[in-house]
Amino acid sequence: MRASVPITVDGLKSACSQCNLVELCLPFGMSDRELSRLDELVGARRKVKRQHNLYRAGDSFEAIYAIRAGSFKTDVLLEDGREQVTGFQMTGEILGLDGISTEAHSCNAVALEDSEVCVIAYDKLEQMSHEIEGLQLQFHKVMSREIVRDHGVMMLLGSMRAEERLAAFLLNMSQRFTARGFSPSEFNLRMTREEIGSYLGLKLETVSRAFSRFQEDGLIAVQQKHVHLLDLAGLKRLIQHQHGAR
Amino acid sequence: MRASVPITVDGLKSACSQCNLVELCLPFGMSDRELSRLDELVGARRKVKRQHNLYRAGDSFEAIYAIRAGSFKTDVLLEDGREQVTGFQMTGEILGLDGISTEAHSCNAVALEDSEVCVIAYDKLEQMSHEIEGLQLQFHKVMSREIVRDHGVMMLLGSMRAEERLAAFLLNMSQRFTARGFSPSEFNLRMTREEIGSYLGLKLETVSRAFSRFQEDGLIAVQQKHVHLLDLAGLKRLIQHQHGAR
DNA sequence: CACACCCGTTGACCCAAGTCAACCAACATT
DNA sequence: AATGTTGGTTGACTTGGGTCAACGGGTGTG
Repeated sequence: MRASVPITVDGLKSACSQCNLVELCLPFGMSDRELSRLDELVGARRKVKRQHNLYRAGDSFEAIYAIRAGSFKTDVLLEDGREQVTGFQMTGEILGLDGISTEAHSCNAVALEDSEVCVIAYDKLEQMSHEIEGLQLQFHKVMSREIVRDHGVMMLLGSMRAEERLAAFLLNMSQRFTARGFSPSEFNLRMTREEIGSYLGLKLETVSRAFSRFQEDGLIAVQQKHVHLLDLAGLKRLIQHQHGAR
Repeated sequence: MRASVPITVDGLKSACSQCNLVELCLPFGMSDRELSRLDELVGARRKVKRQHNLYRAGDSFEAIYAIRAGSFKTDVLLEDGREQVTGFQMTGEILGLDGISTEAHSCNAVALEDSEVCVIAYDKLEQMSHEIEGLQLQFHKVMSREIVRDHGVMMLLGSMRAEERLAAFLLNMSQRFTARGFSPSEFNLRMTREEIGSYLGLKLETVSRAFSRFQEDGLIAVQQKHVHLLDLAGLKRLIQHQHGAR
């Protein structure tokens, strides 16, 4: 059992207008004037320690969260204990959108490392969306992007083979690290093989074997959580031409 | 190859205030005054014939659609031709939310039977959301519900066995037919075994076999697309206790 | 800084679902 | 009513990924 939520709300005002994550986060595409108004919206920051929950399924929904530092996973649990990881989130990405529909969260959000989020009270967001032109549109785009992402995961889970899934996962990570100014080809994963497996609908052994296979084939170099993508094009080819198929 | 979009926009004004689908659709929870304002929003209806596309991946995004009659599937295609059905939609449900993020649709929407939708111009919706209190919230809830639904599908695809997936699918259909005033236990499916299979990440033969198995076990009676659920509780049990597992 | 414990890797074996094929029932077309 | 076509069922066989088990290397905690 994991320890329960040790919330640390420090009073620090988070200013979107000062934040270097603007192009990745909710304020994307907004004017300077709009941006300064947005600073009112983001109430406080909250630190979440590794392995601790930002929220849990069933928690009443009050706010959405923008990741300022660190990373998270979201998962849903079945009564019999089976876990499905529904996503991994990095800086600038928004957590908690699932809660709007029923006013309670429907999944768990767990920090993969010591992390910090900006708390955006939902009622304030609603209100401010009426006032700030670009905010409403941008918020809709964030939600829509999540829907599109989810469809991609369905494609992955429903129609791809184990190695294709892992290749798609690695390319997706690469792309997101790149967008954050990191190397497209070398990074440290924050999640375990088991979590990757849960996300990809595979067992951890299968994930591990696929990593080894990619290494044998010269596509990547892995050591534990450190991944070096040696042949981006090769990985992409893997996804498109369903090789084993006739 | 399917024939291309034969659009039939008839000038008929669709009045939300008159529509019997309000409790299932976008206007849910709005006051009478708000509702009458909403009538301006819904421009026209559009008929879509069976097997025809309401929109295609890549089409520029202009509007979302509320299903007035009939049903649809949405799917995404991989370069190599693999199809993943991402959802089946019934009356009152909203199509096209995927298009907001990039201003182009990212999936295909195909009518499973001759159908009719209400066309809701997105720019008008944006504008009117600023004015009508309840509309913005309701729209956010619709999007959020879609995200939650997608997470459920991921659970299904990532963590369930073939028979569990089909049981979950049948129970979901039952629940949605019930919400529309139809029998919870007897209905006609509008999609083929292959489409069900694609949605559930299974081959059509596996779907067919699972149907037969359920029939042998007295859980359902099937004949072609007609399904009679004989033991709702039994089907639910199937999902929860991952029987084969240790 | 030592010692668990967790995480990752690998091998041997197994089984659920996929593949291939044959056949039949509906339904649409003429 | 005849015929072609599509959709569904079932059987025999194959296989990709799951299961079980053993082991070794990291790393975070006391």
